[in-house]
Amino acid sequence: MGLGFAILASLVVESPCSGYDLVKRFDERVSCFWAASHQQVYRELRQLKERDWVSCETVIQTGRPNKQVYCITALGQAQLTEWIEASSEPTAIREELMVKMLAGHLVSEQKILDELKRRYEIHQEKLITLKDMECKDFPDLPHLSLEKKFLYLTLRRGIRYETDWIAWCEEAIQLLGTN
Amino acid sequence: MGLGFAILASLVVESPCSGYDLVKRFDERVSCFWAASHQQVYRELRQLKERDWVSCETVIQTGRPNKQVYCITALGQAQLTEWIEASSEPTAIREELMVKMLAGHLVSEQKILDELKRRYEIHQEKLITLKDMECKDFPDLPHLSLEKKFLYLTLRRGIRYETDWIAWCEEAIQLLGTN
DNA sequence: GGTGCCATGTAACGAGTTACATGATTGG
DNA sequence: CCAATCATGTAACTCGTTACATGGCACC
Repeated sequence: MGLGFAILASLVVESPCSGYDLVKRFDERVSCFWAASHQQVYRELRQLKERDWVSCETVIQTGRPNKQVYCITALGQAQLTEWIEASSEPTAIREELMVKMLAGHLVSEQKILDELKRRYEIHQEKLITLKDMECKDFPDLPHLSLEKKFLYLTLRRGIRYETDWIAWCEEAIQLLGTN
Repeated sequence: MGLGFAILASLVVESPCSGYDLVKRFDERVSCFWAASHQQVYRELRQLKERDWVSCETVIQTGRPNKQVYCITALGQAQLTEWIEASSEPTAIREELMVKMLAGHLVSEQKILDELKRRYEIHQEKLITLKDMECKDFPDLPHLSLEKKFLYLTLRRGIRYETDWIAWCEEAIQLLGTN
């Protein structure tokens, strides 16, 4: 139900919206800690609806397809609250690149170095977009509402995560580069 | 096939071993970037066997159950090498705690702070065991073999990851604690 | 006599990925 | 005219989790 709760949380903090909008939100804001494909989101919405944790209304549109607008129910919010109050264990990490490093001596060192540089670039770019969001969305740090503080902290987590990856890439490139 | 390749990598860098041993290895060394349950490992071994990426021999033991000792085949090693040479995207993160933070205002601030302190402790403990491994297994940093360098870097990734979490927890506790 | 380690599995279910599928509108 | 955006889904498959299952040996 992880994704289910992520959807509920998104419906609570932002306005009711369609599956399509949820996918976009996830791509933009949530994806740094919970990514989801549109197929997953639609399936999850169906299940949430069956449990009456969300309600849904069809909005007729002209010039574009109709949409189903979802809204969290009182039951859904109660379930979400209960879930938040329970404690959660750290997520198991699944890092393909680390598995590759384990047996890195099987391929040429240059290939590994190239891959590390590629990863370095990817995390740099991601970091830039996150830092942009930090500047734009949280210009006045000392005076944040509680809701905003929580949002800010999730962004900080993302920023730290990317920064950390960049630092590791540098360390790795340096260690492997100097024989 | 992520887990499959992780198993192959483990069979390459360490000696051939049983499913049971693999599970232990994963718990001890690999789990900081790829966790796996024994059920998963046994199922994956069966599939690797079917593809002839590993071979297996029954070792008769006295006083304890017999075991199946698995060994990577030439085909398996070729597949592993090919996989390592391909580039890999950053893993999608799935952080339950961040989802909870998103809608954190639904529960009492004290509950969130308690949870953050709990997480802080967990990552502290994990960090200590990783740092111990760093001291014990890599005492002579400047003179590591290539294989050891790679192993060291995966450990560094784990150490950084835990350190980063700790720093974020501190930041979060500070921001939420001071109203 | 109970706990924990060694050693291996099956079965059912839940979650995530990949591929396929449709169809209108807007902007270059 | 082509690509992108809006909008929603189904189907098949793989991967991960939870529960169930067995059975001997060593140690306290």
